[in-house]
Amino acid sequence: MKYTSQRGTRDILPDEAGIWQSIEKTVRRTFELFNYKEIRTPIFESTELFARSIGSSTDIVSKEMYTFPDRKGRSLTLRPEETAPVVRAAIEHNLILKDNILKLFYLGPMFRYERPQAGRQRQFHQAGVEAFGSVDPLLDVEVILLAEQLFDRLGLKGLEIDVNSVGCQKCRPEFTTKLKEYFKSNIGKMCEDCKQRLETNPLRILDCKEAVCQKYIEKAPSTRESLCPECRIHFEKVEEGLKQAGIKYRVNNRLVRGLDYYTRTTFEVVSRQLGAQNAVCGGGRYDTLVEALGGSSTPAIGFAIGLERLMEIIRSENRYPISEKGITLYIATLGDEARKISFDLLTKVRKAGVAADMDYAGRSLKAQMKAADRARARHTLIIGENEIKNGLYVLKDMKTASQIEISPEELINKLPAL
RNA sequence: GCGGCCUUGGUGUAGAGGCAACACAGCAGAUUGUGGUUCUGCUAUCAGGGGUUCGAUUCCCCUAGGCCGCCCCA
Repeated sequence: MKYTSQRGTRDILPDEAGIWQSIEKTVRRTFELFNYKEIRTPIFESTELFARSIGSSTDIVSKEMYTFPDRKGRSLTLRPEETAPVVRAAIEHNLILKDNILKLFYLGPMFRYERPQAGRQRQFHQAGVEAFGSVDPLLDVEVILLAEQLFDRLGLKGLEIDVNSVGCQKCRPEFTTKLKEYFKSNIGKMCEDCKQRLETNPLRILDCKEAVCQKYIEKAPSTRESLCPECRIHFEKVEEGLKQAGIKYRVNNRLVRGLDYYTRTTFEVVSRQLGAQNAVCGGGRYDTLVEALGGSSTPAIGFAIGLERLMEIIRSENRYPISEKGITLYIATLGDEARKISFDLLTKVRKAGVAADMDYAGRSLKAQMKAADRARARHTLIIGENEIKNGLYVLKDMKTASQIEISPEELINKLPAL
């Protein structure tokens, strides 16, 4: 085949599109239930926006972005995530008002240049929320609760929620220094990745799965003990709120997210049904990002859900809702005269808001009946020479196979009842 | 960026160094104008390129793609 979809991208075919629509509907409805409003931003932004917000040493920015110069030589990037564009838009259009809470949600494709594998594509879809303007721990709880409820509404069971705090601008640098000092003496014996991480992102060492590194990680200072009083209190209140809301969660001190902008609360929803890429949802607080991107100092929190991964869980649970949308009327014709009449009638039927179709291939009646069946038509109208002569067409109920004679006027009148 | 496995009609598979088989789907037909059952027929340069060989779809190499893992993330 000469032309195929590009590596890591896939077509959503008609059979699957219905499932996407129904999931998108549930996602929108749930977000709106929590008073979040939709925002749609362009699919590409200036490269700098992502480099500044996500962090230039992160994997996303250093090796996974679809970056290209446009015809005027500007460096553009296909969005690898949506928090930065939403923040940019909120600042640009003055959506963030003093002493006001702004709640936004989005849904759409994201792009990362990675090697495809289970649960990972180069173009994938995310749905997420961003809430601006409050440091209230209860808002952290709401956001986590929103994610939990969404999964619940989608009927997903057995998901696990991991929560952690990565501290703030005050305590995180201290913690990082502490970590660096702790690992310094043993780093020679640890894995190559960790040697790198010691310089670029020491926090990530805590997340390493290498056995050689594990024994050193175990005794490493934990994020929790290193939080400043404000961050510790914030985290305690988040936990309190989660318990009160009846959310089952797990404190995971090794949960360190790969984007630089996170502060304090971070969380992840993981599924055992997925392969190595088991996070369906990831998010956290980012109290310094708005200011860093040129807005007034505004705290914020959000999350993103991977829709393909979500779909994968639904598939693994065999809960794929099969949409069986059929049409109401199929018109089968015999002869040119009948085809002309049929086309006019078809137009009238559709104008009346009834889904209908006819044959355009000049096929036999038998073949047309087959087509009607495949289109899951509830009724088939047969127009042939006899019918034209009598002015009465044959209307067949495809389920009961019973037929009646009907005039075109009667048919139009009866349409709503079909 | 690194590693492993894989790549046969529209789909799912079988096959073997020398006529590519089966199922399903699709289309056409089984005496006059009726679908979902049955029967018959039709539909593949075996991912692309190169090599070994009298001969390769089958063996070897390269490329591309898929799947899975590492890294990382949704």
